[in-house]
Amino acid sequence: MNLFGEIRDNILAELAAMMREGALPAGLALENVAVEPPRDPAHGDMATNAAMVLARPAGMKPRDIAAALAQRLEGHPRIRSAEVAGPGFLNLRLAPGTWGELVEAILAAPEAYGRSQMGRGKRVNVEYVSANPTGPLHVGHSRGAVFGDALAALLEYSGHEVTREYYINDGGAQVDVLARSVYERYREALGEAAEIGEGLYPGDYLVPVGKALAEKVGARWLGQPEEVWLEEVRAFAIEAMMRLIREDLALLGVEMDNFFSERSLYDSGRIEAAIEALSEQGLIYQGVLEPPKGKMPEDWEPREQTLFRSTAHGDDVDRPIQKSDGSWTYFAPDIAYHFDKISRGFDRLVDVFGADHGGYVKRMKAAVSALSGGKVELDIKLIQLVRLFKDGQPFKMSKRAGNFVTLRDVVEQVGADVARFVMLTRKNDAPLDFDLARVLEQSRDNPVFYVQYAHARVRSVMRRAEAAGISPGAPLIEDAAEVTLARKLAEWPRLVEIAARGHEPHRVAFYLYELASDFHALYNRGNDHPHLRFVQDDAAATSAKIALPLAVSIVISAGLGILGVTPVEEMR
RNA sequence: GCUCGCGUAGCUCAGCUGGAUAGAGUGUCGCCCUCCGAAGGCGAAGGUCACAGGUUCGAAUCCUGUCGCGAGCGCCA
Repeated sequence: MNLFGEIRDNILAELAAMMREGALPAGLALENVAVEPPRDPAHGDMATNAAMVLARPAGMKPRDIAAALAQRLEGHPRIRSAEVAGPGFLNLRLAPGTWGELVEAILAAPEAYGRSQMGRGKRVNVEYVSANPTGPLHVGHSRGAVFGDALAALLEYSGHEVTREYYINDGGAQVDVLARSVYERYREALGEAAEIGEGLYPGDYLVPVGKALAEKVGARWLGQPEEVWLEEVRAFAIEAMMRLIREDLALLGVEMDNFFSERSLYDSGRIEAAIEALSEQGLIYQGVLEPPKGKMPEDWEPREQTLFRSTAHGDDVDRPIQKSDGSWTYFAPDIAYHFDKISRGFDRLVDVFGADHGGYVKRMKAAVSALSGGKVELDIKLIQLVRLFKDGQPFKMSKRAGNFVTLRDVVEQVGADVARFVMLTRKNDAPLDFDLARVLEQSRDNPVFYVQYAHARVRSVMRRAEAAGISPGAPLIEDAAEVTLARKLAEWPRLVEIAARGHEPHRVAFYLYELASDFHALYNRGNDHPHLRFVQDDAAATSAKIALPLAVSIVISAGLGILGVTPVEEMR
């Protein structure tokens, strides 16, 4: 049951009828007709801007359209009244029985409530984390991981077919550095002194990798030149790092559907094929780029390179895909990778990148636009930095990895549920201050606690009812606080669609906070007004009262499920 | 210099693809404990939505410019 969707359908049907009957000009576009919760509850249960949106194209006065629409809507069983307000709003009040029906519908099909068909038949690839396989994940990665994971869940919830994907950057120079670093640990494991020179990865996490390598191959690479061992050590090290990364992701409850290796693109002709696809469109050429405007790099000199004409698809300058020595830039395999995604038949791609990849957005979109003939939309979500604090003081820790706070550190301190929720209480493009102490406080300014507390309160009430042998019956929703709460429940399906459309999982977190707030308000009113308590003296009254909180817990559960947070049964 | 993002209450932030009197938390002040605990609830005060123009019935939201903060800016990934 999607009340906002249902009422909007009613309104669209009436508008269509008005067009048929000549009350409105035919052929008006209706996409912009919205049905929203009014900001001021005094304005009713729902409001539509239909008359104002249509006034101009129809050449009519908004209030006239609204009045005509109001008259037609008055007959609908779900609508108690429709009145024109302000410049042409139409404020709707729903029939009093609606809220009870809504709660009943939620209880009847808890899994279904809020799920949407908006993504039906749409295949989406969400790429996230994609950290270099050179070490454990750090805090910054964890925010991207949580965001991508919640977004994927949100898209699934709204009916999309989703693939969660990790792009392994195992093709560049950094994995050679990794191999050399592991080689030093390998020597160390065999009793020699490791020489972790400048530019190598110093982290302790490579010690066991070197040891495992020593156990596997023995001493045969000792004293050998790099050409002998580099390739095999690299493969060994990458595999070990990916195992480490998967473990880190598992700590956060993140599981990928697919790991895609950059290296697999090399020496397989796939990069060449992608570039060829661009070349066929005349988008590849040999040329010399203009120097960057303003700041001139000291060593800048004109250089002829193979370039991608990304400006033809909205970029600011064309981009190099080959270095001057003829080898690929990192952009080339990325083009091939996205070409691969397109060829796998996805309708939409989402890349979740760190904010330092901001300069990369336009060229990647240009590539996808060109390679898909404009058919596949690429959305790139940039994740801003996480600033860690503890009790208000900047937090630095380096026990595992040398110089950064790892994802594991954070999860060990606060737990996966808290980490996930907190990271989703901010828009992805806003920096996030994460205080390891504050997020464990049990107070209203800690949204994790507040939402969980609401859920625990409901569960407690339900346990109490169950102990008395009472199960939820036909809901009775009368009091203003009850109606407010039911109204908030009615917004859930609409919220899901808005959040999914905008790729904005943080909206779910904020919604849950609001829902919890309305619930706590009602709960507390029970202190002053015993008739509002969920558990009543007689069984019939209790049965009617507990339906609403149960519906609340169902929606909280569903919302937390999208965020990847486990709802708790009780507070500890 | 150019590109992108951000600028909303003292502080931390929402603001639903342009809507009605811009909302929460926190902090300050007042009131309220038999369901899960006051770890909560109710209320008051607190705003030039950075600034200046523009678009229109209507702008925090869209456009232009200015200022401020952050990130990025031809062989690095």
